Amino acid sequence: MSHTPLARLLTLSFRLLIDGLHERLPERGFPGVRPAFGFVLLALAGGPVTMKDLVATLGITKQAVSQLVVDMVAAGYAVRDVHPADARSRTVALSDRGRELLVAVEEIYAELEAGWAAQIGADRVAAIRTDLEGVLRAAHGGVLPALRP
Amino acid sequence: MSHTPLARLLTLSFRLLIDGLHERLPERGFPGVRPAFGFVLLALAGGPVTMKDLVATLGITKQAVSQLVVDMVAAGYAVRDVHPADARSRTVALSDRGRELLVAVEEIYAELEAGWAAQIGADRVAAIRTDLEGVLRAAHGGVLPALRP
DNA sequence: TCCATTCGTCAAGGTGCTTGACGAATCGTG
DNA sequence: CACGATTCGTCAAGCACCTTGACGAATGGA
Repeated sequence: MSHTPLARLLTLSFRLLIDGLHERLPERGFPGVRPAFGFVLLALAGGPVTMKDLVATLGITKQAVSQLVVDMVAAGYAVRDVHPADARSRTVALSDRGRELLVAVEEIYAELEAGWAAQIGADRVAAIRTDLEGVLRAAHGGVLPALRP
Repeated sequence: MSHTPLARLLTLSFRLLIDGLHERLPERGFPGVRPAFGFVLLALAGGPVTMKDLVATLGITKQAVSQLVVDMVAAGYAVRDVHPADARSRTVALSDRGRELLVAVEEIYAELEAGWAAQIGADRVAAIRTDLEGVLRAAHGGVLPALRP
């Protein structure tokens, strides 16, 4: 009967993670990391990528991605170069500092998730992951973009 | 393993619900309903409330609440009056149209949730609800505000 | 060659929140 | 029963994050 809307639980949980992350990052020597950097960071984890690819991965407009990358470069976490084979294109990659940030982010996520597991059990956390993935895959095709459906 | 960040799954799921809701509302005769109205609507479901209470319930600044209420009144979904016993205070309530909207929102949420249940099972949906509630209660005291922790 | 397309950026706007500052009403203390 | 301190709400400005529109530069296909 708790009738708490699912949407409310989902945002609150999301915020719990994000706030926990951005509370710990400055403490560990990573100031100036804006929340929106997060998914870009993960999208760059696999190596250099073109803006075009980044746009497709993130699922937001190229203008938004462009601005995010500008800010991440300014903050020292990313590097942007002209594509060697196409002067229109740009390659975006993590800087050394960006890679350090990525490591820190993954550590913190792991810690937060461990906190959840301590509260409700690791199996439950895994179940949430599995179930939400199932819903999302069903709603789209595969698990689509990092931000926008 | 699947290593999909939990935060990503949570936002995507949230957006899936919210987008589904705001796609159906105009179709059912409720145009001009902004996403941010949602939680205010639910906060007003129990009857008239003062701005102060609304602020406490929503967990965002009084200025933000004030603006939201202005817009909801302008959209015809809420009514605001001077408090009978305290001229500084305001009471906010749903208009008739607001109550209709509330019914529609709850119907749509139920439909969307039923869709999830069809995909992953009603027990799984209930489990997600229970588990997330557990995490949130543990992190704060009770399940805190609708928006901000 | 040259026109259509692609890639990215500049500019402006909108939503949802924030902080700061304030006027009006009420309360608590002397 | 003042009167300073507090409370309630709003106005104004600003920031984060996203959008649409328009464009210059580079590429590629006929």
